[in-house]
Order: sequence, then structure tokens, then C-alpha cells
Amino acid sequence: MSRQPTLKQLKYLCALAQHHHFGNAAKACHVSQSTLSASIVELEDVLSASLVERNNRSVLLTSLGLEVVERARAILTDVDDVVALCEASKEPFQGKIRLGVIPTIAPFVLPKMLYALRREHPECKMFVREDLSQSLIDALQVGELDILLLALPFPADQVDTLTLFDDPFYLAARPDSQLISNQSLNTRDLQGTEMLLLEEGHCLREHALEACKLKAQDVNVPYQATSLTTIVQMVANGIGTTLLPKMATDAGIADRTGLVLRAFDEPDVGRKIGLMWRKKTPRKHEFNLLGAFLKSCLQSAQQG
Amino acid sequence: MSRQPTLKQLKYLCALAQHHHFGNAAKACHVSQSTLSASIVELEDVLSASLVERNNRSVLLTSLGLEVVERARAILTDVDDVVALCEASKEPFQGKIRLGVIPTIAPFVLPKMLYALRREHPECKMFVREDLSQSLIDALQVGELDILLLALPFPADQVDTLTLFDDPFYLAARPDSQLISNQSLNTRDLQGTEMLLLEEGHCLREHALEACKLKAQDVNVPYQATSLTTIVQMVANGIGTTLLPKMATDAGIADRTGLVLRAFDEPDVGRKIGLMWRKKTPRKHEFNLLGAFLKSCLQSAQQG
DNA sequence: AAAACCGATCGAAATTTCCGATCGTATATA
DNA sequence: TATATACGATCGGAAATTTCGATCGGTTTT
Repeated sequence: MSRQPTLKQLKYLCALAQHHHFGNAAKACHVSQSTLSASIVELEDVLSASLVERNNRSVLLTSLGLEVVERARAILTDVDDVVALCEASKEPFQGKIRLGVIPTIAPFVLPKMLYALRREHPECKMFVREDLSQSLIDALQVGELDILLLALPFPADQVDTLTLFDDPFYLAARPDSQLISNQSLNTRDLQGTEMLLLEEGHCLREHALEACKLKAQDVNVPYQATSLTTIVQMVANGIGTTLLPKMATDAGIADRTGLVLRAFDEPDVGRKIGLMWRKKTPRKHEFNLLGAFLKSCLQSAQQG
Repeated sequence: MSRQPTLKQLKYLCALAQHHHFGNAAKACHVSQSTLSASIVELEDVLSASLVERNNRSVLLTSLGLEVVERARAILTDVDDVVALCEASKEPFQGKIRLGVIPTIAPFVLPKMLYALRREHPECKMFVREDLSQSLIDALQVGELDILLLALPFPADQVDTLTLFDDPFYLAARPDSQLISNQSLNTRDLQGTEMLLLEEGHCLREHALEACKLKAQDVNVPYQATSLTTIVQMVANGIGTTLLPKMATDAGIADRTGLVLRAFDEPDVGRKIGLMWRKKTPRKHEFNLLGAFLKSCLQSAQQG
């Protein structure tokens, strides 16, 4: 049962290779000569090999010893790199962040967000995964993702959430729609209208229904409409109306479609955008900072 | 003063990453759960970073933790490689040998020797340096070379030598030389003759003089004759005679020159070929084996 | 409500590490 | 030739650490 050499032993060997002198090498390592000497002996014992030729006159390394020193130096560097990696990760945004984003946010937020992040925190490596809320939460809980950007509320265990801002819904309809000609627009006006929403699984669908106090059977679910862009095109072609989050309209999703966008004349018709992370993550502080960063860089867009 | 992580800590972390369970990881490492747990805590403390998310339900690794694990695995592999390297070097001829050879041996011995070595010990990596004896010995003593193949005797401190075989000198002369027409050939016949030898520094020169009981002023030193081949050409062109070691004539150095080779009718006119290594080398055993190997593969050529 | 599970923590025991002193040897000096 | 110096190996004891079993606190399962 031959054990493994110790990092300390390798370090001492490297020092010895550098100084060619036990005493000086020991001094450089802040240990006594006897300690270093014994450590080298032990290393040779562990490796069952002669690495150093003690000559009373000079300290020579075996050719095997030289090879070991070469590898030992690389190993010690790698270990130092691990330390450096962790050191760098202490400073927020210096490390890797695996972010999950839902499809009804990603296309409207990511470009501006990633651009700002690259500019302000070029060291931050952000890996983005786009999926439905539930899939993201599953991934979050098994540790595949560090943080989610999604629409709240959404039920999940063992997580904390941080609301960033409101994302009101706009009614998108053709100019000739009766809903547009009304003087005011309230959610109860939507009862019984042709309403197109994304297919099951998209939280935007649930949030829209809830915001408008509608039941699932009150709305049309277009076949295979997995993106808001598709729905907008359908509405533009006269199939009905839909609800669009402000961030989508800000991004110009309804441009050049002839559609009219109309806000509701009542409060809280919309969804909330927020972050979600595991309750036990060790990066809460960093994630709160990320939240503040996102709020500032996205709200300016929202309000503009 | 943040210290360095320990290999043990890194190993435990990798085990934990593999098992996602402190108890099982501890079992795999043959330590108690408390030991592994404390070790992980200590590692996180040393790195000042959270690597593991203890969740009571499951053990998750931080994304930083995952990166550390990745690097740790590489480091542990490298350490194992060092062990393996030393293990392989224990078996003779499995490692690297830095050999020094003198110019009056190298061209006649290396081809056959390296061929045999490649055939019998393909794992052996032999690095050859060709230089004058004194330079080689200097290099040997400062650890740049492991072993020398040269002509003996040659004075040197702190070295052991192993004689492999005799390398008698032949007189090389043109057929019309008076030395050839004599019935017998003795070293005293060379007194006062035109004898060409290599320039100063080549041990062959000293060995030839000694073998023939000649003084330095008795012989011509051709300008810049650094190789036996050059001398042979000069002798063939009528400038004098010379002494050639048998290994050179066996290699055909005098072929197609019209020169006559003649052995001496007295014993011990020649040099000895042997190995030299530092007294304190840890590879004596291997070098003795190498000596036996060379003796067998070169003597067959000598006698053939 | 009880039992089971899991990781953190504590204190004691075992082990390892570390140092100063000393030894043996080789070299330099007188 | 005798002495002083330099160097690495080795030894014994002190100090630091590692390790373990036991236990705690929290959660989940039964």
C-alpha cells in the first residue's frame, strides 16, 4: 500500500531543486533543515525511488528527480490556480453564473442585459439556458443552474425570490377591434373575446389568465404557438387579440404589424419579473447585487 | 496568510462530488463521516469559498465547487502520474538515461548499441551527448549526465568505472611502409616514425602514446584533425602512419583506402572501453546491467 | 408522534509533524 | 598533521494535527 506524496513534500523537493542546498531550501520554506531533510527522505520512501544525490559537496537531482520536480512544479501551480480561482470568485461577478431564463423574457431582456454585463463586469462568465419555468426550477434545485430570471409568482420549494420590476400586460388588437374603440379598457371587457395565448407550460399563459380573471376555457390556444412573435402575427391576421408583456412591446414585437397596443385602465394587470435562487446558495449576496444590476439596466429600458 | 489546500482535502471533495453523500464518500475514502465533513469544512475555510451546498436532502456542489472538483481531479491524476513515473523507473531501462560518449567511440558503437537497445528495451529513452572525456566527466559530476561510455583509464573523482572490454590498437600504414614489411611489429618500432594522432584533448591520443611508450614530441599532430576518418585519409595520402582502435577498423574506417592494418606482437597495446558513473548515483544496479548489456551486444561485434 | 436519516460539532486519543541538538563525514584552513 | 568549518542524516521530545466515536440539531419518512 504505497501512499501518495504530499504537496508539502513536492514543495520541499522543488525548493531543494532550486537551491541545491538543504539548509537554504529549508530556510526558503520556513522550516528547519531537519524537517526538510526528513521530508525529502519520506518522499523518496513513498515513491520508492532516489530523487536526490547527496554529495556532501553538492546536492544533485537524479534525472528521475528532475522529472518529478518538473511535474511537481506544474502540480503546485495548478493548486495555486485553484486558490486563485476561488479568490477571484469571492469578488461578485468574477466567477461563473449559470442563469435560467424563460422564453417570454429571454429575447427581450438578454441582449441588453448581456451587453451591460459584458461592459460592467467583463470577467463574469454568464451561461444562459432557456426553458419553461418548471424545467428551470427543477434544474435549479438539482444544482444545474445557479439562478433564474422568470415571471413571479411561481410556486417552488427551497428557493428565495427577488422581484425586480413589474411587467404590465398590453392588449394587442387590430385597430378595428371593438376592444380598442371603447373609451376605457378593463379586464372584464375581455370576457368572451377571442384571446390567443401561448400553449400550456408557459407561465405567461397562467399569468395572463389570472391577471384578467379569465378561465382557461375562455381563451383560444393556437396550435403550436410557442412564441409571442407567432401569436402577434396571428392577431395581425385577424384571428383574435392577445396580451403582450410590456418588455415585448418595448422590444418592438408589434412594430409594422398595424396592431394597436392598449394599456389597461386598472392597476396590476401584468406580471412581475424577478430572480429565484436556492435558499441555501452561498452566493446570496452576489445574486442580490446581480438583481440590483439587472433592475437598473432593465428598468431604464422599461421606462424609456 | 491563507494556506494551501491539501491533496487529501481535494480527494475528499472529489469523492463527495462523486457520491453526493458525506457518509458514502467517507466510506469510499476509508475515513469516518466526521473526518470527511471536517475536512471539507476546512477546505472551504482555506479557500474562503463555499464549494458545497448542504441541503439535508441532497449534497449539491456550487458552480465554483464544480470547477474546483474538475481541477482537483486533474491534480490528483497528475500526482498519480508522478507515482507511476517513479514506479516505471524502478524497472531497469524503463526510464531516461543521459549518456555521454567520446568521439572516438561514438560512431563505431552507437549504431549497434542503440539498435540493440531499441530492440531489447524499447521503453528506454537514451539521450546521447558526444564530447571529449573531460567535458563529459564535468557534465557527469554536475548531474547533467547519468553515465559515460569512454576509454579507460581516465582520472576522475567521485566516480566508479566498469571496464567492458579491451580495444586493441592496430597500426594503419600504407602497404609500402617499412613498418609493414618487418616480420613482427612492436611498439618500439614506432620510435622516430611519422605518427599522426588526434589533436589535444582526445583521450585516444594519450592512450596511444602511452601504449606505445612514446613522448608527445615524437609524433606529428596534424592541424585540426578532429576525427579518425580524417587521419585515415591523410595516412592513405602518404603523410605517415597512425594507430586505429579495433572498433574503428571493425566499423570499416579503413575500407577502400588501400591501407594495411597490423596488430602488435605484444600484449596490452590498446585502450580499455568502460562505463563511468557517479559514486553516489542511485542507479548503480541499473548501470551495471547496462554494462552487461553493452558487453554482450558489442563484444559479439568485436569478435566478429 | 416516532423513527430514520444526514451532516455538523465536540472531546479524547492516536498520529504526525516539527524542531533543536547531535552525529558522521568531507572539505578547507592553519 | 591537526583543527575548524560546512553539510546532511538522525534522534528524542514537544507541539500540532488528525481521526474517531458520540452526540446534537434539523429534516424527512413512517
